[in-house]
Amino acid sequence: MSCEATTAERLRQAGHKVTPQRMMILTSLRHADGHRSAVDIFESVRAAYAYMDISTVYRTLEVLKDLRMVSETRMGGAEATFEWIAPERHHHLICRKCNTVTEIGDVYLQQLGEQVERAEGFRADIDHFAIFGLCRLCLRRIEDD
Amino acid sequence: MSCEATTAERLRQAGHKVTPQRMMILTSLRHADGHRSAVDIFESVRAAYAYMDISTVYRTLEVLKDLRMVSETRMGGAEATFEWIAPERHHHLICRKCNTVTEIGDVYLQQLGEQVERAEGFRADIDHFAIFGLCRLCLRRIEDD
DNA sequence: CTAGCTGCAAAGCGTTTGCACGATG
DNA sequence: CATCGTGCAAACGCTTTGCAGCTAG
Repeated sequence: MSCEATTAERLRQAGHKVTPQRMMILTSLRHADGHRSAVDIFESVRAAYAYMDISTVYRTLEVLKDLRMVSETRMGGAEATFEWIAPERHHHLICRKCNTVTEIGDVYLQQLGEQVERAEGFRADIDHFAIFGLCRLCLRRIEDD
Repeated sequence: MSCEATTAERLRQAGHKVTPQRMMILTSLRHADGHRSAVDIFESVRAAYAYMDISTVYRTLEVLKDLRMVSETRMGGAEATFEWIAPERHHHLICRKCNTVTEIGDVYLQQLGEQVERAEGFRADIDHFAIFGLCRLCLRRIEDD
């Protein structure tokens, strides 16, 4: 079964309709490696289907978020980024000085999620974390002053 | 030395001018317990000084952020919230279903920050973290289905 | 004095909403 | 055929910017 058929089934089971627009948005996200803004998705889909509307993108992303098929992350700034939730989780270190983004694995965050769930009964969405701070280079530059 | 005088000194040392507007914004934030949006701050200051402008608030917050005197957090949604950086750090668990905000201490996050710095040389801003997920009640409600 | 800050006004941006038409199940 | 989703257009809220006058150092 292709991944498209699987996701269509998940939509249907949750009581949502499977429309061509949704499948296009979904495929675009599924096959993109990494984060994409709503506008990115909109433009990539509109290349194939000229009548696609940005509001449809947002409404579809809302549905996919509820079904935990897509994660939403704010990488700083106003715009949200979306990503297909893959089995191998990863997270980001974002430098607030130079805006460099470094990817890190799940080891540290997994532990955090478990601790918080044990202590507070809160299940953290640790699919995708954005951690702000200072990267190695900017840190050195500041400490040299 | 009052906290106002201390912060004024920090501004001056960093090469910024100390203006009445900045002091009002700063005092408003300093004496507020918890997060405030830029608009909150704007309104509280404008109650005392009618000509205060929202753009001045944003520009001042930018300066205070650079000096690490104020933290900026996105609690979900479009609007950013700002908080005076206090010695006792705390963080937030935000339920994506019911939007309830629970405060947690620094124990878990401190560890995370240390690990990331050791492994990646990245110094995380762990003054103020927002963790999204499902709270105890919403979790139970979902698992009962 | 002069670099930097302010208030004002306007625009910018990402996102959301109301509505009538169209498609899905 | 009823419900849900779509495209369009317009509005929304938060934030940023250009500019001329003012103020702190």
